[in-house]
Amino acid sequence: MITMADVAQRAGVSVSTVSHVVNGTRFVKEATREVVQRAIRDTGYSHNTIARSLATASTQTFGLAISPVTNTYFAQLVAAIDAAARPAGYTLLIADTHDDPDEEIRVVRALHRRRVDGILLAPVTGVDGPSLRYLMEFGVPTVLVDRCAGGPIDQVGTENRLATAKLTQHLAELGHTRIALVSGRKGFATSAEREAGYRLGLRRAGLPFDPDLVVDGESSAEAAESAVARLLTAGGAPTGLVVTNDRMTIGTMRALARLQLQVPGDVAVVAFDDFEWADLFRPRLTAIAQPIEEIGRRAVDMLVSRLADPALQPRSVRVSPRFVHRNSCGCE
Amino acid sequence: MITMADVAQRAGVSVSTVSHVVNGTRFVKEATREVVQRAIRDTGYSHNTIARSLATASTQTFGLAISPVTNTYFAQLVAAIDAAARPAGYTLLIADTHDDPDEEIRVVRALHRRRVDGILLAPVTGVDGPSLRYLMEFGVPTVLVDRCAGGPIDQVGTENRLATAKLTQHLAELGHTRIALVSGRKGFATSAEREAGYRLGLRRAGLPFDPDLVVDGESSAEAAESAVARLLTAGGAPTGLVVTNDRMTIGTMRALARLQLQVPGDVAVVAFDDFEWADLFRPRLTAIAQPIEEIGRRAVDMLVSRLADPALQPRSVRVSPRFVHRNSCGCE
DNA sequence: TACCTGTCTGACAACGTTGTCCGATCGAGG
DNA sequence: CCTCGATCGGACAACGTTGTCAGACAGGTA
Repeated sequence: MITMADVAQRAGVSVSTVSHVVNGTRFVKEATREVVQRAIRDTGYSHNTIARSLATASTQTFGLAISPVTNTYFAQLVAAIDAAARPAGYTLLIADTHDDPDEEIRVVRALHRRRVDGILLAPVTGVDGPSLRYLMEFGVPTVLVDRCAGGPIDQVGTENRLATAKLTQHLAELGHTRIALVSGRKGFATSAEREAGYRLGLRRAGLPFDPDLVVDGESSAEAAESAVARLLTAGGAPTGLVVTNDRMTIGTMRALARLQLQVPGDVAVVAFDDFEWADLFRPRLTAIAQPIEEIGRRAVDMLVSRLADPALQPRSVRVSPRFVHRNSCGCE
Repeated sequence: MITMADVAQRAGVSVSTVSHVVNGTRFVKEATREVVQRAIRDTGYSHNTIARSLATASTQTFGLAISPVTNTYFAQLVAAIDAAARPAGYTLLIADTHDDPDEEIRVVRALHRRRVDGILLAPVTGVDGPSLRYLMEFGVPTVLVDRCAGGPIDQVGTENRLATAKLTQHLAELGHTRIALVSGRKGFATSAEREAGYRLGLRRAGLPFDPDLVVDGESSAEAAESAVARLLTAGGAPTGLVVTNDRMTIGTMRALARLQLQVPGDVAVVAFDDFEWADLFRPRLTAIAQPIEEIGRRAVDMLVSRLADPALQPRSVRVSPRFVHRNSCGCE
C-alpha cells in the first residue's frame, strides 16, 4: 500500500508537506503543491483514514443505532439522517439494535469501540436502561431520535400525543363511538405517548375509555394481525381502528382481509405513519405522516452542535407531523 | 480516554500483557489474567479499534456499496448481508450509491480510504466502468451482488433469464397473446437478463416479439407509472404485463388504479420481486421471489474465502429464485 | 553448583498519519 | 554588508495498539 512517505519521496519533499497539501492545513507554495499533487496521482495514493483518525482522535463518523429492518419508517429515517450527515462531513455507521435491549447495549459498545464521534440512537429502553447509562457515563455525545426517553439528553421526535388524538377525534366526528386502539410495544416512549393521545381524543370527543378496546400490537405486523383478528371476532367489536405504526397497519390489513371485512364499510381505519404504498391500498389510507427529513436534519444538527459545544444544555425538540386525509376513515 | 497503559499500570503489568488478555493471543497465568480483567472493569476501559486497525492493517469491516433507498429489495439484501457478515466477525459500512455512476466511484473511493477489508458492490456500471476498474487496479477484494457485470470478478446474483421466461410463459399459457414487458434501467445487468428472459418466454410460447410492447420503466416507480399509463391508453394495448422489479410494480399498480383498470380482468400482472405487502394487494401478486438470504450468505462467504486465499479463481454464482403463484395472473 | 527446560511477562519497534517546533532561504531596509 | 521579517519546508514526537524478541524465574536433573 502506498503511503505518504512514498508520495513524499517521489515528490522530493517531506511527509509533512504532503500531509499539508492533502489537508490544506497550511500554505504550500504553488510549485511544490503541484509537484505533490502529481506525485499523488502518479502513485495512486489513497489517504489512510485509520491513521488519520488515530492521530486526530476523530473519525468523522456518527454511529446510528436503530432497527431499520423491523421498521420501514426507521429505514426512511436512516436515509434522512444519512442525507443530513453527509454534507456536514460525517459518515454513518449503521448498527441494527433489532429493537432488543441486549443487542442495543452491544451495538452501543461496538460503536464506542470504533470511536464514532457521536451516536444517534432510537432507544429500546429508557433513560435508566443500560445503553443510555453507558453513553452518559462515558460522555459519548448522543442524540435520541424518534423515541424520546426523557432525561438530560438531546432528543428529537414527533409530537405523538396530539397527532393520535386528532386521529381518534376524526373517527369520533364521523360518528364512531366504539373506537379501538392498536397499541405499540410496551416500553417504547412512542407507544405511551400515542396511547395518551388516544385517550385525549376520546375525552375530547366525550367518549368513554374502554380498556377492552385497547389491544397490544407489540409494534409488529404479526402481533397486530392476531390481536386485531381477536378483537374483531369478539363481542362488541369496534367500528373504528386507530393503528399506531406502519408495521401494525400491515398486520391489521391482513387480519381484515382474512376476516373479509370491508374498509371503511365494516370498519374504518386510521393510522400512524404514512408509507409509500399507503395510497395503493383500497381504500387509500388516512394517516399521520411523520416529517422524516426534518427529524433527520434536526438530529444531525443537534449532534454537530453538541460536538462544537459539549457544555450546551440538553435540548428536546418535537416536530409536528402532517395529517394525510384519504378514504380509509370513511370520508369520500 | 482510558488506554491500555492505564489498565496496565492499575493492574501492575505491561501493556503487552493487557493486550494479550484482551485478545487471548497468548497464554496468561490465571491470576494475572484476573487482575487485568478486574482492572479493565474498574477503569471502564473500552478497546480502541482504530489503533488496533492501524497495527494489524485490518479493520474487520466490509464496505457495502448499494442503493437501498431506491430499491426495497436492496434494503432487504442489506439486512441479509449484515446478518451473514456479523457471525463471520465483520461489521458492514453501508454506502449509498444512489444508483449513480459518479456517486458510485465516490463511495468506492471513500470505502477504500477507510480501509475496509473488502467490498460488496451492486454496480451501476459494467466491468469497464470506473468503479470496477479502480477496485481491480488497487486489488481491493470485491464481490459483486445482484448485478453480475461479468469479467474476472467474484459475483453472485439471481438467475434472471429463466425466471422471467417462466413469468412470460405463464401468461401465455393462460391465453394471453399480447404480453408487454416493463423493463428496467438500461445498463443494469439485471435489466438485460430479464429482457432476454422475456424474449425467451415469448419464443417458447410461439409468440412474436413486438418492440412496441417493451416499455422502459427505468427501474423506478415514477417512470414505470407513466410508461404503463402510456402503454395502456395507446392502441393495441396488451392484456398481460411482466414487470421486472418491485419499484416498477408499484408504479404499474398506480397507473392501473389511475386508469381504473381491474387486475386480472382488464390486465393480468406478474412481476419480479416478491415483497412484504405483495399479498395485500387485491388481487394478490404473482411474483418471482429472489432468495435474498442465500444471496447475502453466498456473497459474504465468497468475500471471506477470497480474503483467505487471494489467488482463488474468480467465481460467478447464480441462485435460483422461487415462483410464487397467487392471483394477479388470473389464476384461481 | 551448574545447567537446562519450561513458563510466564516485559520492552520496544512498528503501523501511517498530524501538528508543533525549528531551521533554511530570500528579499528588503538600514 | 548585516540584520530582520516573512515565507516555506523538514524533523520528530505523538496517537494506542500488536507482535516479536528476549529476559526472568522456578523447578528439575546431573
